[in-house]
Amino acid sequence: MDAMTNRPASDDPAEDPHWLTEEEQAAWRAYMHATRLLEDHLDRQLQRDAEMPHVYYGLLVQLSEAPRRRMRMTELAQQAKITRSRLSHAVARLEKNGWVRREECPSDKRGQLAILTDAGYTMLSRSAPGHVAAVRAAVFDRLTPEQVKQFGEVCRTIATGLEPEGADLPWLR
Amino acid sequence: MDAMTNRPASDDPAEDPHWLTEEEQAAWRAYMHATRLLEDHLDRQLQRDAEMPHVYYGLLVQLSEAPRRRMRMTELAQQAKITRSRLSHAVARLEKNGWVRREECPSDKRGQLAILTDAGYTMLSRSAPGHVAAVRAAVFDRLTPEQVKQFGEVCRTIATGLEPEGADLPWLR
DNA sequence: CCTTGTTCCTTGAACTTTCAATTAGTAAGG
DNA sequence: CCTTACTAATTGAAAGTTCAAGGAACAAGG
Repeated sequence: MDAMTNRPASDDPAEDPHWLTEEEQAAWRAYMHATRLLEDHLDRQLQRDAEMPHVYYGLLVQLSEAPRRRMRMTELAQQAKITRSRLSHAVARLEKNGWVRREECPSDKRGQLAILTDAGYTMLSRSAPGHVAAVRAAVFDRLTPEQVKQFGEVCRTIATGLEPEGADLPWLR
Repeated sequence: MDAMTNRPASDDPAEDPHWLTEEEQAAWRAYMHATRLLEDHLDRQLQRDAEMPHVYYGLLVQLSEAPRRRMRMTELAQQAKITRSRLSHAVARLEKNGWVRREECPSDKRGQLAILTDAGYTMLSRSAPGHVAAVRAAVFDRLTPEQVKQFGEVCRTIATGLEPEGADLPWLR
């Protein structure tokens, strides 16, 4: 939550550790609210319509766009910005649901391929329109084209700055 | 994850359920990446420096800003945009850590007050500068003042649109 | 080959969040 | 009072995530 507002009483301008301006605080607070509410909203929408959380759905989408609807585990984790551990658990569940299956990687015997099944693809096709509509209603239908552009630009900047960082994200450094 | 890109092969312009434009897709993808990476980043930063996840930290901040550093549970949940259930669990843990304590509400015996302890306040004071610095480095130092303004505006729009909605968020509707 | 170091992925335990009750207190009508 | 309806907050179990550890395969050098 707007963790920035926390300026512990000391309004001494001398030892100021560079707090946020009014404008920045407001933006940060709004960002926190928006992300929290949006994530919840989409999670519910997908839980209802596709019986899975948003992250899992995103994995299926990524697979559906990959060359032969298959991807190496690590690559999938990278693109989805999640840890490999999390992906392992997630794929395990998606496998149970029948949307994904695994296969050994021919070229590297350590490797695993996550593959979107036909059932998974069908399910995606059915739930995609509803999901797009939800995103549209919550975000893009409320923004001007100009704002969409600005928003994208800001998010790209933030994401880029964070890329080469992280703890268990060992594919980086 | 960029769940939108999922356009199941049908490029038939006739039954188009209103997909996203290129620009929108790009923005959405960037948003997903940014939020995921940022949340992870801040979670780690706070786990390291304050030994608690970002959401919990936010709760303490909210309390620190409240009138007598105390707030009704429901009000806190509302402002933090989380469910009351989640808050119950969270406060339970924060209590164990000694940062928060509870007190009965004088006016409504059903009610509980969550109160930031002195220990909690001290801890906040110590970790706030580091946290602000992290947010600054990840977000605001990378944006122009103009972008901060735009970003805030967009987030406010999204958050506002999502406010009167939700399932177990019974304080709404 | 054998050793050493690294990469790919999985696993189990600890912790957090969600979901569906459940308890206790308030409020209004009769 | 008593009933009914609603609100505040908690609880326990299930689902999801993180963290630290571990096994198996590759890669380079001796």
